[in-house]
Amino acid sequence: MGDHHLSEQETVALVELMFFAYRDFVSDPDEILGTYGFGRAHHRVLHFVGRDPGMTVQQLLDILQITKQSLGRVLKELIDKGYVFQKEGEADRRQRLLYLTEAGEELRQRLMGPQISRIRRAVALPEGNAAHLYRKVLYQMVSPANRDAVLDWIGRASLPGDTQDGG
Amino acid sequence: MGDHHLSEQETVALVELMFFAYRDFVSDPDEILGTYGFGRAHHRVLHFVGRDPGMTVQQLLDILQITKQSLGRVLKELIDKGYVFQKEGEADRRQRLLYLTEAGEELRQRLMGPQISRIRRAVALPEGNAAHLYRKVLYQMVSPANRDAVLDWIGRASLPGDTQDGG
DNA sequence: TAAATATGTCAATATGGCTGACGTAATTTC
DNA sequence: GAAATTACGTCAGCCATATTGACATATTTA
Repeated sequence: MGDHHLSEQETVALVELMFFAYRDFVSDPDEILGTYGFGRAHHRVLHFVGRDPGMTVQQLLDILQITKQSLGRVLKELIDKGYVFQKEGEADRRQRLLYLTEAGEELRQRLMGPQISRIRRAVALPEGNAAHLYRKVLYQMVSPANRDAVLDWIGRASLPGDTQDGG
Repeated sequence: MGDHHLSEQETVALVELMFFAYRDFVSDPDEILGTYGFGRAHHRVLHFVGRDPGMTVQQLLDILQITKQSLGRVLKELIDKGYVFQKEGEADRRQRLLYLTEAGEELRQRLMGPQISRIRRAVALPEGNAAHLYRKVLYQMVSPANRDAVLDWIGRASLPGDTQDGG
């Protein structure tokens, strides 16, 4: 078992690295978004809709964990500017299934580009298995109550060998 | 060299885990802050001032990477409510050195508690060295331009064996 | 003495959250 | 078939946090 307890100092360093890493991680897409008059909220919608085309509004709300009123404006802007469109559900005609337009998919790729590079750079370390460990560690950072949903989203295949509680 | 290129799918999974992990990572302190009428901005100030008592306003701005106007209100509220106080600099009397009151330090500890637990839980994995790799990976996520400042802040001692570009 | 620095503040603006209320269409349940 | 529930949209108001630009004051440095 790996319960070599981290020292206070080491742990605080990790807490702070989480802050610094996230701050810089979102800085590249933020800059691109600015030139479109969009913000982080638009990025998230673009990203998740692009990752699961045809998702319902409710599914998107569950992932973002925001209210429909908050989503409303952002979604409307993305639709008005031609990056997202909606299609009536076939099985359930109350649903407005979400899709990216070509421009939307292009923008999504453009926004993700720097983050992909940053992740690849970050896990390309001399040690073997850094990516695997990083993935497991980040997964453990997710609240237990949310892990099933996250695992479903990410695709269980991408966490090979993991049981539900990540060990 | 460890440039086993990650697949697109694996990398996207890491991008998304970064989002989910950060979202949950800040959720515990957010809840506590709400009961004080504070927000994330207050947390950051409390944390960094507590980590480096006597820091100047400008140093805090450099770390947070926000404008002094943004900091202004938050800092004023923390001072008014008795969590932070200022002291005129001795060497340079223009400076208003920042310190936490006892209540401030208590709140800081309380806010950090859940994050410390979460990190310790996350790095307590069967594999050895998870914490070390996690630290290196998060460090690599920081923009190169900011790494020196982050390293200075974290304390170079807490990244043993690392060269400036992270080993 | 002049210039630069550290800090504070006023005003206006933008973004992205929130709650609460209300409306409509479609589906499900009784 | 009527009633309840669900999926979605929207209006209104509020709050937190960020921004830019301008200006003021005290202090230090050149």
